Amino acid sequence: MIKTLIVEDNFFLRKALQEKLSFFDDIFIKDIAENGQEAVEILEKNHIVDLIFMDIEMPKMNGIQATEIIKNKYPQIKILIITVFDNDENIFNAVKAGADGYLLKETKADKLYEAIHEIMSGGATMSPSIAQKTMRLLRNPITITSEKDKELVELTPREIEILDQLSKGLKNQLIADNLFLSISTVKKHIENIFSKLHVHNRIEAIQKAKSNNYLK
Amino acid sequence: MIKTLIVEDNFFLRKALQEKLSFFDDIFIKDIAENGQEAVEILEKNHIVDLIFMDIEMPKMNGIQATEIIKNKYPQIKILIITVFDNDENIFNAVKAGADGYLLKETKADKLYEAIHEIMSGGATMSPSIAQKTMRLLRNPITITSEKDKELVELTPREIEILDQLSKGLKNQLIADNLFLSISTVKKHIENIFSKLHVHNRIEAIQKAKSNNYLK
DNA sequence: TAAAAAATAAGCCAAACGGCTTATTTTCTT
DNA sequence: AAGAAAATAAGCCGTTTGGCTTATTTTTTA
Repeated sequence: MIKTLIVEDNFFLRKALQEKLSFFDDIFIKDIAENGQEAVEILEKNHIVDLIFMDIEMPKMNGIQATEIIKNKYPQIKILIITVFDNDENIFNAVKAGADGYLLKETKADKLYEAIHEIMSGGATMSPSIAQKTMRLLRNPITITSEKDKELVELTPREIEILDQLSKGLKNQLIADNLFLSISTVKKHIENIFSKLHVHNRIEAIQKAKSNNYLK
Repeated sequence: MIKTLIVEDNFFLRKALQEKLSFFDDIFIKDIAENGQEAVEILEKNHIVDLIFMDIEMPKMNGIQATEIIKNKYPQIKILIITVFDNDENIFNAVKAGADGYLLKETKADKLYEAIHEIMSGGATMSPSIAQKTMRLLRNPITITSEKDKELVELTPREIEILDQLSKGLKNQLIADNLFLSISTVKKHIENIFSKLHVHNRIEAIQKAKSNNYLK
């Protein structure tokens, strides 16, 4: 029987998680906290807990701070982040704080169940999109740019793909070959990228893309 | 239909992987390479491949070197590492090289299938034990000093100065202005730099210069 | 299902780049 | 002081890039 604790401020999301877990009779929801502060207090009274489901954005104390405190005091307790936020900063901080897993809220019950058991047997689990970002973070020495000086630019997935190719030093013809496009299309995409990033050549585009984490 | 390439030197493991994949009729094994070198050669002839299953330890060219080369030339091709080695250095280097996933050989067919589709839709997948190590690597900024094959090239101070300007995205005229040179001279320096670094454009020069610590 | 956004593609043109050759001057290094 | 290495510079030429216009098709979203 795995004794768990849910830390989530939103009523409906809390219910949804309880619902998902109710299918599995080896998982016992021991207690519920509505924020990090409360979770810490609950553990202070009784810390016989195997696993904590932790939200990130919460009043009073957020999930990352809570994870840090709890992992410091009770390192044996596993913490699984369950959140809607998949930005680099949260992922990085959660991992730093010692989280054992990072799932998105949309995760289906069966995946959640798998994740729980994998974590309990010493592994870690991440939603694929999180894994992808984690790997990217490991690839490049963190440059978590403060959210402020990030010009909010919307690059489409295709544009990011083009940018990725461009960043390898490939020329338009090769990019076109790789992606089965005409040179015209590649040029158009690049032009749009430049325009969105307010730059005028490839090197500047790469720089800006990196600082905004569009690129690996 | 997902077109794949298997890169694995061991006959039995190759058969085992083919066997696993045979259950899924949307996965087509286009070709098989017995080492990294062979894989690169196959792609040179025809790079219409969506996903590569890559072993790590192989003769001639290992999977990490191959991943690096392939990802640089065909960034759109996904690479899934499948190996028995789960040591930090391999994981770190594979991620560095641009791998999209990292599974252990023991992975069951259904998990493998899931991983393939997750990767093809832009995510990443890792076996739980790999994920756990990846997170730990991200947590502890230990820089695995994988002394890469740094070709020691001699760049003169002036060349490094030019390279530095070039890396900011400045064009020749501006570099000339900044350093009180004629465009001809700047061009000549850049030409010499390219020749020394064995590259053919600015972006490649920057990459190589960075990896050899000529640039920050 | 209509409207909006994204992806595709072609053509034009000037500017910039990359690869050569050749040559003079400066600065190190024996 | 002589020779080597580095820095300077110009010109040529074909390729590539960057910027604009216009237009059709596909996909997404309201």
